[in-house]
Amino acid sequence: MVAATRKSAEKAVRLFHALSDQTRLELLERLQGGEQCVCELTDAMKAAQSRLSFHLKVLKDAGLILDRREGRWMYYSINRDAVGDLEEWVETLKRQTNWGVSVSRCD
Amino acid sequence: MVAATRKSAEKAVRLFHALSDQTRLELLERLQGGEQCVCELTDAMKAAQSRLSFHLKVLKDAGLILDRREGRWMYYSINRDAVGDLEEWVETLKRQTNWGVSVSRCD
DNA sequence: ATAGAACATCAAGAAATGTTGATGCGTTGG
DNA sequence: CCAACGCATCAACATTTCTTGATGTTCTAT
Repeated sequence: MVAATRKSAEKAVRLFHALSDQTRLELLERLQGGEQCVCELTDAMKAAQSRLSFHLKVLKDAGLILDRREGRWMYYSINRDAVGDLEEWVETLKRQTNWGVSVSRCD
Repeated sequence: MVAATRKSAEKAVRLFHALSDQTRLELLERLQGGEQCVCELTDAMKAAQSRLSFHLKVLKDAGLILDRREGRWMYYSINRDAVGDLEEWVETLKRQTNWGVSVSRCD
């Protein structure tokens, strides 16, 4: 099953929720180039700093990104493990779905 | 990039939003066994019919499931194409991310 | 025709989420 | 030490999403 346990279901919900926002997808897109600090992101996206801080927290809480402090800068980067989890979830959905013709009847 | 165009970004947001809910993940989990009608799902999930109807619409609008009318029953099933899109999105994220060490500096 | 079944849709309220501007906190350069 | 910087957090408000119960629609058996 896609969500065998309560725990893994909750994790999936948080992962997908983190991905269900335009701003957060753009953040990920920019982080694909490699680790960046908040100031670079706010510059590039012309977004309020508190707004990006909020969205970065959502991504981080979902495990999708990692943070690293260096002096007064916070560097964010994509978490390879989370991408692996995502990949696995989708592959499991694909593999464990019965794609054959239905046999279900209601009458 | 993960979201090369505005259009594909919007599609991704809707896909992920559809997946970001416990009830909808359970619906998908049940549909993995094959096509089912709403009455079967409400029975199994002990959920109000209007509630499932709402969530099924979200899944359908996102393209994740297909519906088929047969008499007075509506049969829902997982849309293989959408799963393929998801798979592709994740693979692209994985492939196009620079996993190397950062070179970015802010000072 | 009509009653009832299966489902969609709606309206209203509740809850969660996102935005904005202000404030707080740790760090660093002077 | 202190002022300025980079960022997180907060409060207040706006927006979106979800739930519930009622009503509408389509189909079928009689």
